[in-house]
Amino acid sequence: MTKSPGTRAAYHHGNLVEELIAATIGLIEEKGVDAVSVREAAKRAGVSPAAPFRHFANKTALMTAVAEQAMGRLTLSVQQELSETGDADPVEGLRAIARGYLAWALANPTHFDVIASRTLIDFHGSPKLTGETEAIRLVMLDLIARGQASGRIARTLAPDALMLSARAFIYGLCRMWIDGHFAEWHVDKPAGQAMAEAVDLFIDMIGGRHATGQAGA
Amino acid sequence: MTKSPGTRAAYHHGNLVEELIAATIGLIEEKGVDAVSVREAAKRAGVSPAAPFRHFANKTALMTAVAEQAMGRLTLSVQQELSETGDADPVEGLRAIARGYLAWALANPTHFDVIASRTLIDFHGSPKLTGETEAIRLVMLDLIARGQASGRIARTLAPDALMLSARAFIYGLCRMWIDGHFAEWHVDKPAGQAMAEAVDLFIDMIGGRHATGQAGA
DNA sequence: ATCAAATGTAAGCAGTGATTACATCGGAGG
DNA sequence: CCTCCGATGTAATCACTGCTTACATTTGAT
Repeated sequence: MTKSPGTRAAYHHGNLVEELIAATIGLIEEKGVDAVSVREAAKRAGVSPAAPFRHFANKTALMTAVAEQAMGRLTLSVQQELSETGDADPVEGLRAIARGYLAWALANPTHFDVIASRTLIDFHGSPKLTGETEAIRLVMLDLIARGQASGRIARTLAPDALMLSARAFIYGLCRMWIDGHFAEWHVDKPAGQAMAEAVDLFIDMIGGRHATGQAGA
Repeated sequence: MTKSPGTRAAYHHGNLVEELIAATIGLIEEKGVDAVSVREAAKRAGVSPAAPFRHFANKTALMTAVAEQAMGRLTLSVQQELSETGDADPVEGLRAIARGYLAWALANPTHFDVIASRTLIDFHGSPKLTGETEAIRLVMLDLIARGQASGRIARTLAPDALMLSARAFIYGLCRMWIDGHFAEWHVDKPAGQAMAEAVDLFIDMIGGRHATGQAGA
């Protein structure tokens, strides 16, 4: 059973931490987030069931590490979309954020699930997770403020309510997708397209692009 | 150990089904939806760990039964709010639905969690769950159609995209609350109030109440 | 009263997160 | 070079989970 000398790291693994995270990600991708078990991750890393607990206090800590990695890629996706658009027009900046967020969630549903969870991970205990969330929030607040200063966004919209609405909208859209709620709502076109249209509609509403002849009532 | 005769139903319980559902609800309310176990529900009903499986094929079936009960109350809340408002103004009808939905979710977060889950319950296998969801969807579609026919809602808004947006918005709002995402978004006022304001802002946007001077671009 | 179906129990399986006591390795000080 | 200690791994075990099988009891229709 013992590996021959020369084979790397027979007893001491070397970088179990990284390999456990990788194993967990693979597990999530294959069997879903609920099927993750510390034991299985350990087995995949070729290590005893108790070994992971040397590096992660509990399952939550392991999942939090996975979430931190994923969050890095999420913010990257958002920032990339934002830098491609430029932020000359604040409304288009908000649209870019929504698109980057949505695109990433669509491409990485299981990772999104992990990040969004508050039972699987210790979100508030992770400076990385709280920090990057706060960063996006501040960018959005700035865009809203600039949009209202320039008259591009109606000044009658309370910034904090607008903020919460936007956040709820995009989060709801992604969660509907990940939670599998689309079947019930008869989205006949490809989900990605339907979602993109919903995003555009919502952003356009913020941009005041839809008149009723009764505006300002 | 054996109950004296006269005490109701020593061996055969009588209505274990109802009591198991009740026990499960109690369990959810006390320790959260993740802490539910069939064994514990059985214990609370004063029955052996295997007994529940006579009435529910598996844990999912038990949770689905709980969801069906909860869904009944959710649609009731929506319909009640809707009937109080009347549906003379379609936009106000949509607002009423949003309010009824939100109010129920705020008052019954754990039940909402169960209904919204697609891993805990078998949503698509339950005619009651799919049926009541579809019913609400049809009411909303009708309100949108009437709103656009009367010019109360901008005809430039694609009905299906508007539908999806509204659904995503309200669902996202509720899930943010239930998933505990509010702390991260610095909602300084009571959450219920902030959510109500977000709902009003969103509905007002649908009603075209916010001019920018650039509308119709 | 009988007997089959409905409904309960007892025992046990495999898998889970987590803890404890012990084994082994690797690197710093003598 | 060697020793020793802390870091890292293992083995064994606990309480708990969903679920199954074999068996016991009760009930209601005939």
